[in-house]
Amino acid sequence: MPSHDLSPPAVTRGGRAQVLAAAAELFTRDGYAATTTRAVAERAGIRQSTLYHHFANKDDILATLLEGTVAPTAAYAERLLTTAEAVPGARLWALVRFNTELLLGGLSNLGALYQLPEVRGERFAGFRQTRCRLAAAYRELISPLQPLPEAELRLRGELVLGLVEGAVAVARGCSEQDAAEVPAAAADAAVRLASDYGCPAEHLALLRAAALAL
Amino acid sequence: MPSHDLSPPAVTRGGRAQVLAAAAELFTRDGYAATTTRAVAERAGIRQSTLYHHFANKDDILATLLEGTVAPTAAYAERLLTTAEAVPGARLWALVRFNTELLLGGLSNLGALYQLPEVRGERFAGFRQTRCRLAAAYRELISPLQPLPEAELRLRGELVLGLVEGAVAVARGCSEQDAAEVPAAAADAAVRLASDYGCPAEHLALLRAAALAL
DNA sequence: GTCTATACATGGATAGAC
DNA sequence: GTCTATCCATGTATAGAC
Repeated sequence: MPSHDLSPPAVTRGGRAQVLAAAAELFTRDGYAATTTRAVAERAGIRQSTLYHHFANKDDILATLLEGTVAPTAAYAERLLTTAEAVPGARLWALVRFNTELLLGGLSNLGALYQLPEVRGERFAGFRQTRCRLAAAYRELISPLQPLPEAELRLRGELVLGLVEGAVAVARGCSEQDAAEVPAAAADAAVRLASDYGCPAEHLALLRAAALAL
Repeated sequence: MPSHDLSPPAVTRGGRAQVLAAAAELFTRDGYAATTTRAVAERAGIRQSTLYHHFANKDDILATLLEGTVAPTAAYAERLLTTAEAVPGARLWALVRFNTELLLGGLSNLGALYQLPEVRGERFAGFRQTRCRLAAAYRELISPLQPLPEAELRLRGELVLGLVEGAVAVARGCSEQDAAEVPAAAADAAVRLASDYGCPAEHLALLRAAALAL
């Protein structure tokens, strides 16, 4: 096998990636339970039974999808934790923006699937664990903005996570150019949510600039 | 029919109310699609086919449930709109608290079902309309706190609505006494989310008192 | 790795007696 | 208004040829 296989990965028909893209779109549009494996296969350009050469079962597709969205965000979050910030809140702002944009950038709001009852299953343990790490990172970014007892910090962290998913849902329902402003707006909102002292417009400008410089 | 029918409504077995209670619990715990009509019937103490004497179909049960949760909140919201408030934000605080408590008080987080794909169907038009009224009320309560262009006001309104659902989800996952504090905490968070200038602890005390006096 | 064909379980809904 | 019985569509997953 000496030579240069320079041909592109050729993600055109029936590959894993096609299946995932199809599933992402349909799961979020029609719901997980309501989406049939036939529909996923059809959109991926293959037959239903062929799905099972790429994935063990339907849950396996969903789990792969979820892990794929949360893992990059958790990785980014943990990188942020080792970074100094010039303006307080800049890292939180950056993370929320990143998170929202990732969710919005995929052609589907996979964030909305986080709360599915199926996700309590065994196959999703890895996903849940990664999401916990992300939640912990959020708490660590909120904490310096607003000293808080354990329980309240936990609540605020979860609310910020929920905010991201909510924002993505809103973005889906509005025009393209309005949607483009949602990630930054969500990040603004997260900072307000985190701190008791809000974030007036003049401080926001500083914050955004600092975040983008990260 | 002269006399005093003082016997209680006798909601014991198989009534509509039983079915609704059973469905609420199962839909939110296991998901709508994953809950079978058989399971609902069993928990309500009747046979599966008997469900169809009370409801036209499965969607009909869900729609009834959703209308039942959003309607009281919308009514309360519209009553609030005609009320003056001593402290800015008191009405918003009161509404979020009411909304969260209602959702939390039912044995199930029906709020989490709002985003179900099935809810796009025809049968749910009434529910969606009521929810729009509620969203409009939220915007009217946010607007005086924070003058905002149309699009941003809309976003903030939706984020507050999402916040309520998120808070309820969190409350389900924690101890009873922690959960008891969630409605007020969610209301606090909503005020922070609404305004650019936050809400420090000392103002919060005023706000809570004013809201409770409504 | 993709296909055809099909097994097999599940679940919503209906018929009709009591 | 509740039951028993059942229909029938749907949908996941498997078997096995190419």
